[in-house]
Amino acid sequence: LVSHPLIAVLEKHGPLTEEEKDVIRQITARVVCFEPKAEIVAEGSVQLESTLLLEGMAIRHVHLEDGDRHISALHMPGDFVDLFSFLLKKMDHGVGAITACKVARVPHKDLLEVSRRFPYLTRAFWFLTLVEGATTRQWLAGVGRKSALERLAHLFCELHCRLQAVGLSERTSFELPFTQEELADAQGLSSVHVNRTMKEMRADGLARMEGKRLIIEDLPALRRLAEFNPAYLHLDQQLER
Amino acid sequence: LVSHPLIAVLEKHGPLTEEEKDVIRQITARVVCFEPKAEIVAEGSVQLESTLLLEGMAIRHVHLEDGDRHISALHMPGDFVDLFSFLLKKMDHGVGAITACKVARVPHKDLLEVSRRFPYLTRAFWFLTLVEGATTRQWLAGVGRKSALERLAHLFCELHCRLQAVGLSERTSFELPFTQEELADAQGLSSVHVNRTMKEMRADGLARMEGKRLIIEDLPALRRLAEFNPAYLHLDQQLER
DNA sequence: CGGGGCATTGAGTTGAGTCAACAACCGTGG
DNA sequence: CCACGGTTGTTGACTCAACTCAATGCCCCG
Repeated sequence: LVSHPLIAVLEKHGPLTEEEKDVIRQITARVVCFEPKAEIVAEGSVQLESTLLLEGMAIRHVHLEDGDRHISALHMPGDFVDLFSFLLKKMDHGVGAITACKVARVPHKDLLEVSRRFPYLTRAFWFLTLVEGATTRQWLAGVGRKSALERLAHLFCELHCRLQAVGLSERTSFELPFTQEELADAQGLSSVHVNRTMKEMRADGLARMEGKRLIIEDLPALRRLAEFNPAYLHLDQQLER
Repeated sequence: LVSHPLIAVLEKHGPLTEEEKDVIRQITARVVCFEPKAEIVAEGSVQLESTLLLEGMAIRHVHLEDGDRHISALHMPGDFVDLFSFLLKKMDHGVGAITACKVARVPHKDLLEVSRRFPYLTRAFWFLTLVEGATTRQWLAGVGRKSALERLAHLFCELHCRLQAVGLSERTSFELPFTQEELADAQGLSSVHVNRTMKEMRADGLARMEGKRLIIEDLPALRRLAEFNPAYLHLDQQLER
């Protein structure tokens, strides 16, 4: 059997029973594909299902009234990009595909059923939303209190860690399909300033782009600069049964 | 029987059974008091219980390596200030009392028991953490993309709504026990700039402080300026059984 | 080979920060 | 009852990180 991204993610936090794995396979059976730049979930829409990203990268974003955009999360395979819509229903943000994406659509009524019959899975899903919350808090502290260089360094460290956890990063480089404008909207910067900051990073021998790939030249220095501590990602936190 | 803040909050989202209310009363029975400025939960500590705020106001904050502080949430009675520690265990932020606070300490093993036996309560607690996540995203978008004036206006609108929901705000004023420095640390500003911005708000006839109370002079204008839409607080979202 | 995104760079502007002084307020203790 | 010291709020002067506008270069794809 082919490995399932969500099962893989959850098993990092504790073993699943065969029954639980079956349930996950069942509720994620309906797969949909999207072109790059397609809107996967529309801002403001009321959802009846949640979306699990299986392949590709996506962003969570809002458009402000003055035309500005803000990106509140970057997503990769294994991420349940709008799990919270199970309980919150109305999307306060939209989700857009960056690269070509394959997703599974999970009906909320299936999640409701799971939450009634599988307490451990419920806690595990809750846990996933909490990790995302912790990540948002990290971003908030960064945008509020750190320089552009530190923020970008932190973001790269975070992506490096998260991608590594799902087997999508080499030791010193990974696919980074975002434009400078997208990085800017994620970190509350202008695209011009992201550009200058990347130049500085290159000059300092920290990291540089090579096509759509980020090459990390000096990971320890990058982490030091960013004050990066991967604890908030809770990558190997074990959950109680 | 005296009303219970958590039961009151949860009943806004759907009725509870007598059994569920009893359980909530039981698990929140252990009450502790704190002086103003006391540390309720230490940053970096590993928790074995979660904290429900019963009376007073508190903040969630981190200290960065360079001595800066960042505040990621403001809390009021009825808030489960570190519910996420039930699953994440290690506190990425500390929680500090602003005014005198009364809290209930809820052992994680009780929450675990609840999550096994009361699926609806589990979803309700999960929901509370999701609303907090949505609030953090709002702050993130604000800090990243809005001016100091807009951010403060938004914060005041948010507090006004949330306090009103727990019966702690008048129509046009409410207790605001935070210092300008605390507001600054919450919004990624300097305390000097908060001061100047409050002056501007006063001059524009939007709002002003009177002692430790914020007087809102023109709520519609304040909301318009902030682009405030209370939907993200999900104050009257109903939950399915 | 031509056009549409992106990335890059320069020039000039500005919102917010820093530093520093001072004023107002408040609780405490003599 | 008032003098004192600590905390918070207020204001001015100066600085700077990041923004905006605008031009140009680059590269991929049809």
